[in-house]
Amino acid sequence: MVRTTKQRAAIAEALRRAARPLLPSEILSEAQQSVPNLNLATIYRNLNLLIEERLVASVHLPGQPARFEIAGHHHHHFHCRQCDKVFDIHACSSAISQLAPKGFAVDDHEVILYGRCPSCGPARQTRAARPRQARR
Amino acid sequence: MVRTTKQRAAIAEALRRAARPLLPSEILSEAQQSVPNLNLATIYRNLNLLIEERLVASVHLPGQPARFEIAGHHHHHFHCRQCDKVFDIHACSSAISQLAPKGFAVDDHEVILYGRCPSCGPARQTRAARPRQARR
DNA sequence: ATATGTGCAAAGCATTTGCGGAGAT
DNA sequence: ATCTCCGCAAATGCTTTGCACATAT
Repeated sequence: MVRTTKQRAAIAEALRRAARPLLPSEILSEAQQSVPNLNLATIYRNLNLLIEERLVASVHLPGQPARFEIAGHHHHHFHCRQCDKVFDIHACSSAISQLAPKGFAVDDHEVILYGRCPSCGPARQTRAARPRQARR
Repeated sequence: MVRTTKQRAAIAEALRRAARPLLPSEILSEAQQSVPNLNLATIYRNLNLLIEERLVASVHLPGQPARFEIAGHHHHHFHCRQCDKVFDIHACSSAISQLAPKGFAVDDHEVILYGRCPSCGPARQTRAARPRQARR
């Protein structure tokens, strides 16, 4: 039986407060304000629990560690190449599932948009070399 | 200056022969047939080189290690939940980039479809618990 | 000849797990 | 009292890196 612990509450609270998907390390520093000696392993364990309960969803971006957010309705993500933040896109074209050739049964899909977010503004063409995605 | 080595040739050859994105380990066993004591580190180093030259593209699927394929025209991927293989989808709706709210400048996008591939057939509803994506 | 590439082993990161003790029911 | 959960440290899996030697130019 699943118990209520202050750790789990703090983790869910951190996610609820955030307007965007968070890294485990971000959840850690956020939640540590209410549970000081909270551990990363506990974060991961609870994230997996919350995901199984479908309360939380994981957001995977190419070449990046997983982020996590409160599960809501179906939506997609926008990844800003400049500031590296991830934003929710609350729009979805149902035509997407029809891209598969016949014979393929599609039950879900995922869309990631890349570009620059409003606060990073339009791309400047006068840049020596665009800062490519950081290696880990 | 970039040199031509039999290792690099074997790696590119393995990718060229494959009709789908390959795991580094798959490239290894494939390429080891022409270069027996080929090393995984060499695979990774060359993949990164080939990616910089835009000859190879990496394919990242949520919760899975990266796969690699010969870079071609813009396309997307289908991930079979049953056999875990990844297939190329040579179709794309240009409407996708329009999903972003205004203020967001989209320069690229990625689409992943999930479901069952032709050889795995349609989902059976009489299954105790669907075999969820294997943990690593 | 010299710079680049390779193999091997070790290091790095993100994530998971074993274990003994703490806390929720 | 019992069973779940936590913190810590160690383990794991993928990927990168340091180093000494090999090889393409």
